[in-house]
Amino acid sequence: MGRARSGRGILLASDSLTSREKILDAAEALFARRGYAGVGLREVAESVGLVKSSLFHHFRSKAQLYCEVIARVLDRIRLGLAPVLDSDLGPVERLDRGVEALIDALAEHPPTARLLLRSLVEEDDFDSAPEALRVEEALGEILDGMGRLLREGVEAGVFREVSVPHMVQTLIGATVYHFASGDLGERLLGRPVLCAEEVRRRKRELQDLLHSGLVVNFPPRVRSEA
Amino acid sequence: MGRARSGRGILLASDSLTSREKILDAAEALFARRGYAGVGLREVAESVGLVKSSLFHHFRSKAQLYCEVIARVLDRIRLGLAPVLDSDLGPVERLDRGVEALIDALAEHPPTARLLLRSLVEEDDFDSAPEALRVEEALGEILDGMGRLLREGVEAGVFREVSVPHMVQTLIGATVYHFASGDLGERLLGRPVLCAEEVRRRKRELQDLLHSGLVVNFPPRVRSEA
DNA sequence: TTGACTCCCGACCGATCGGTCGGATAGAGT
DNA sequence: ACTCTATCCGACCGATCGGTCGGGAGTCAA
Repeated sequence: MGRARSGRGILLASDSLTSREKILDAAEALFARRGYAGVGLREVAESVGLVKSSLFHHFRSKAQLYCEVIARVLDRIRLGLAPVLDSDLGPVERLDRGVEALIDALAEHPPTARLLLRSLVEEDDFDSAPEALRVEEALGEILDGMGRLLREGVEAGVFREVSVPHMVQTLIGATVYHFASGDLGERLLGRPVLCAEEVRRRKRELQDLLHSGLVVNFPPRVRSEA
Repeated sequence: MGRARSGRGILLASDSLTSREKILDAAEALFARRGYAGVGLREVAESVGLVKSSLFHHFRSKAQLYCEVIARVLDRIRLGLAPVLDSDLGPVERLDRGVEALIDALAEHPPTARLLLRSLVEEDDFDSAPEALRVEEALGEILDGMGRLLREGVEAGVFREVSVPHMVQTLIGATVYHFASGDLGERLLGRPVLCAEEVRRRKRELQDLLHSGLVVNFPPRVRSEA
């Protein structure tokens, strides 16, 4: 494998990552900011010090690149969520740690939530690509895990008798949308939604809402006035 | 004013609307589906029986067309929300009717929620256009109204001591995201998110969540088992 | 030294993008 | 009859789109 850097390689970023990984990182940030149609391959290539045609040595098409970016993001979330959802803790504990794991996964890299929200709303026909299978698989596992947790809690009488699908939707909206809201969120909160303190705050606010709004007879947490 | 229809006017849709309104309607649906960058003016024009260059007699640029579409959507929501938020009902009642009005506005036209969600996440520099002022104004009024309602409820001791901005974010996520979720939402619910029954269901689920999760000591509503 | 392989570049392709311009047509006002 | 204005079309512009192709430079194994 020849790490080329042929003559005039500018290479301002870290050299430790492979070109493929650097392309995926750059594409993730750009797709998150301007969406699939709003990003040109030329921009992706040049932001990692390549030219457009070089991308096609790593990805067959723009659609495949996009699918791989989405799959990678979903995998990160699934990996953070799975150990919590598969644990043998009680429903309330699992819910709390699930919220924490999901928010951590979304807040870890700034583009994550925005990219995810865009992909949920995008309705192009990427399904034809074989890479879309990884996306479907990861997404299905995440949704199933959340649904299972809620269903078990309801059946155990620990959670109110909510509509599980609607509660899943609410959870997605309260997490993915929130961390994707960018300027609007910052305008509301008074500071960036991704700053450490507001991330912590989001966890607590959402957990409190679920404790009183989903868990039956949950002992209210004593709030030290901030 | 010459209602042209010059010679080969195909004109399959209703003739009662002006060209300008038909263009706005078509652009709203298309922008909602594929986003700003994903829609070409040619497609917009031809979906109302015109050619691309004719659009520029009604709108100076694509950016202006987009801004007017967004402004129109936000105005519809503001119009539905204002009478409720400005009424002199109690916080709980206003919250319930506000949720209903917001969801009605989002469910009235299918593209609404998706377009709105996209615009919240889009970060292009439309701010330079003068039409963006209408957008800012309507958005500000909506957000202020929601924030005011929550703040009054908290100060009156009727609502829990939540973070008002975070609760606003949660409300947006629980409504706008939900009705924008399209295929994913349909996959979770088992039927379209915009069908009448699921719209009603969404209102009830969200109101129930807020009653037990936001309102202090709210008498639980007796649920007839469905 | 040679051949095979990896990685990358630059030139190029047809198509489409947002936008401009000049002219054709129709209706309203006088 | 005349002009004025609104509306629309078709031809055209430079730029950019995703994607292809041929070849050059580096590395490794034989």
